[in-house]
Amino acid sequence: MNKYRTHTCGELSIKDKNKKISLSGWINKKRDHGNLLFLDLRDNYGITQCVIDNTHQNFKELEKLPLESVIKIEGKVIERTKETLNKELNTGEIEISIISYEILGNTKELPMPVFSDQEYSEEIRLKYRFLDLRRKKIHQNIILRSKVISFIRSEMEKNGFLEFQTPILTSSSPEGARDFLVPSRLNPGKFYALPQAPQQFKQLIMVSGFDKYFQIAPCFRDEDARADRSPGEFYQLDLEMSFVEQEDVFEIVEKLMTNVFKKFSNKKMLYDKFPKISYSDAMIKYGTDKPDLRNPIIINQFTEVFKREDVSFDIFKKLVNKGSIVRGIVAKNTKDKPRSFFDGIDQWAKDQGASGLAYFTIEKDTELKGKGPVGKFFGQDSIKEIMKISNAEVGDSIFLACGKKGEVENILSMARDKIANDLNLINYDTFAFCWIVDYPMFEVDEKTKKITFSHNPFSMPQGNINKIDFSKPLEIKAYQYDIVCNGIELSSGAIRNHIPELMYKLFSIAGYNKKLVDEKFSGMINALSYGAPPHGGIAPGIDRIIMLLAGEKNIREVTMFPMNQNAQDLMMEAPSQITEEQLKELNLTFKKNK
RNA sequence: GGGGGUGUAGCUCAGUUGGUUAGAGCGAUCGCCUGUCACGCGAUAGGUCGAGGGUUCGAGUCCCUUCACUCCCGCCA
Repeated sequence: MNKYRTHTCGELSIKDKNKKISLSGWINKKRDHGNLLFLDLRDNYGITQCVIDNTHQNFKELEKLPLESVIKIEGKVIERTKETLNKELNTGEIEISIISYEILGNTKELPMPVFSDQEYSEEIRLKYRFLDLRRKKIHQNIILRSKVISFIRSEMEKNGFLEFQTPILTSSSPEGARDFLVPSRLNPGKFYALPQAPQQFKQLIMVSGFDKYFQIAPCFRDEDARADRSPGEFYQLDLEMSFVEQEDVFEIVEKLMTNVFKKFSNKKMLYDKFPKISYSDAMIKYGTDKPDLRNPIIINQFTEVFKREDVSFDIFKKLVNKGSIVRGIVAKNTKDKPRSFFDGIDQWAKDQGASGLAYFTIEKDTELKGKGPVGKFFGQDSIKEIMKISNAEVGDSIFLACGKKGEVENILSMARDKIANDLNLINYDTFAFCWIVDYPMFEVDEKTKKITFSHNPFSMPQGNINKIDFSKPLEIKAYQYDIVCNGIELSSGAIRNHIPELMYKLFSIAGYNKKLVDEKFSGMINALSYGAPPHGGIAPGIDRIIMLLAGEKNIREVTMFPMNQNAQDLMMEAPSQITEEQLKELNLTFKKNK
């Protein structure tokens, strides 16, 4: 028999009545009646109430034990009387009459309570993460994470994928995010990089003939954190398949996502079949390539309206003459909203750094007219035109943004969320997945005005390879795709370019000559020259999937040992200083700051 | 790198227009209490009001600087 326990704290029931048992766990809570003490013992599996009274020789000692002490209890399972049942606990029909106890682990005074639904500062939670993780909600989140990953593994294996590990110490690559670098002791002056993703390796696995690969892969990117972005490291379900087209990848991943979300959440899936939206459509209709499709609002194009004679809104007209565009969204049935609602949204837009949102409400007495600050600038026919474009009706309001394409897309994509939220249009009990497809191969860097890869340099351009017009690189689309759920980008992937000549050509457009490509992507380009299969894949973000399933807004709530915003581990005190000796071994010296 | 928010007891927070000795709940310590499950009751201890400087007769409160945590932009798929 196990020395510490015969049962866990979550499993005893009325069936075990009168059994002599032992439990081990933490003292979750005590209720001390002076001559009668209730003690809730907690472990990973649940809570069991234990009871002792002053006729017992150990009563005084147990009364004094601080919460979160680890103890072993030996006792007898007693059926609770009808009045004293606790329906909230699985073990609420019974309690343990304590016969003896043993202290297994003492505790100092707690820096934060474990038994409490209060929220604590991140600083204290991260420093004492082992205490924080004992708390119910986050404990359950981490268990959920384990179960989801385990389920994904078995689904992938069922689908014939093989799991492989890829190197953690690899080479730095010029594309993408900033690398974490590791100095090489044996190669002075040279550095490894931690992989931003196993991108090249998974393609090499395909070239090596393994056909279907997956991995729950750690990815390292030295970029600043966000609520949904860990600083430093995160996990992807990295997968790659040979001899496939885009649709084959979609089929596998769509099925997987559906199975995962149906199994681990009660929320409804808005679509059985994920809609496919082209990148350019997404930018026009939603102003972003990660639209929240739970939100019914769609952006409309109104630029032409501002060229009409019966529109006298001069500020916008002048801007349109100079090449600005006008787009807008409809807020349904808002004619009775107070002025503060509209001004609030305009002010909100200004707070976001936009020049504001013009708005008016469509009214009708004898004829159509616009009510609100800019309403008077629109003649009846122009309002009809606006209603035709946007399907707006009398009683609806129009919010308009004017400016450069990027600015307008940006503010309206945010306004879509803001207004839908204010008007309560979003059903939070649903998951709305979609595919964003047909990404452009290249884009122009706003700052440098140079042409760069818009996504992943290894993607396959669309169309007949022999007929691609390389003189118009911005028109080349790629077999590149993202999965978006509820406005969160879950993953991106692509059919890869497995043809070296084409790769050189595309890289040359982005300013890499052949020599540079050979140098920076030697592993890849070399491998593609020895019989590479057509292949493609994708890499859904594990952390974000868990966030959606757990309904958490912050990635730290689904990460066991996260770092803070400054990429520090407050518990382990990483990063830390190293010794002169270590530096010397690595052939490194510090540059003194002034 | 830039912008916003927060910082008061071990924890969560209140603290009015600048005005006497900075409060509450939880936790801790001590006492009372035999059916609680956020048990109840009483008492005690516990404070560099993040730090530094300034204005003022007087600063938790106003100003400046700075630090920490956090959210956002940049960055990042």
